[in-house]
Amino acid sequence: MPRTLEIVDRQLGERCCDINARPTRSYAEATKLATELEQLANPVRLQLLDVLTRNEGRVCVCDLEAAVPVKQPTVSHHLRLLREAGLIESEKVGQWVYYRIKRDEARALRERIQNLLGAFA
Amino acid sequence: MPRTLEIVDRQLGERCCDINARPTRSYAEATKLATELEQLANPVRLQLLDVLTRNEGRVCVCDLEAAVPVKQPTVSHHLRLLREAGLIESEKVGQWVYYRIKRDEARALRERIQNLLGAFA
DNA sequence: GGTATATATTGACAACCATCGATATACTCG
DNA sequence: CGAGTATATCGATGGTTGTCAATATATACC
Repeated sequence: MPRTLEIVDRQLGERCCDINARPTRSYAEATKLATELEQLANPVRLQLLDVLTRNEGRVCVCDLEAAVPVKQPTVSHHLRLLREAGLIESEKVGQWVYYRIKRDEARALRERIQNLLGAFA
Repeated sequence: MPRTLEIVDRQLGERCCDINARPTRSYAEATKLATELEQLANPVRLQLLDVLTRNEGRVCVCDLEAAVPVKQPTVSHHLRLLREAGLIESEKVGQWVYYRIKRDEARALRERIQNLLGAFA
């Protein structure tokens, strides 16, 4: 229930801080959400997720490499971050490694972020 | 329209990369979205937005200071980032500065991010 | 003017992040 | 085994970010 302040009515010299506003989320919760946003907040990772989402099944690293404008070690680095975030998984087949998106995890993350965004707007 | 790869049918020694997967978003678009996610991806900024969203009208800096576990210069720093991102605005009244959320901008940002998230999950 | 308060800015520092060349590891084929 | 390929890891580097003490700026009141 938002309140509207009546600032003009306040006497000069009073304290301004009369609403005692507190966040509804603890700092720990805010930190967790911020971490999840950071996991997405990189153009290479967004493009990798884009490709993996649109290619049902498995995509090999060399395809992913071709899809983004950075070199192979950097692709490996971002794939590792996404794997550690639980958003993708990999499987080795012969000399290749195929990645695939974990749809359930991705959907759950999307929903957490959408919840967050719903809180302000 | 996602495709399922038939990896088991491929002869060993063939190239793995036969799908020529391309992202649907340009690197520039991905960068823009990543930037917007980064603007949110910080616990202090999330808490500040939380308070500002829940207090219709204006909230003074000292209230915001009380709501987050960092010192005054750091609060000022994050308020500046949010202001530069176009998500909040401020107004000086006497010796105090009141901040308020820009609901239209916040809603537009939310919608852009939700569009993005819809793309994978 | 002088003192007090609210907020912003500056400057320094540590931590973190993205990138890449070089190298390591693991696999395939001959 | 040796040569070639795919991917991961290491190590270095440059850039960015978060934080705070100190200081500056603006305002209010006496």
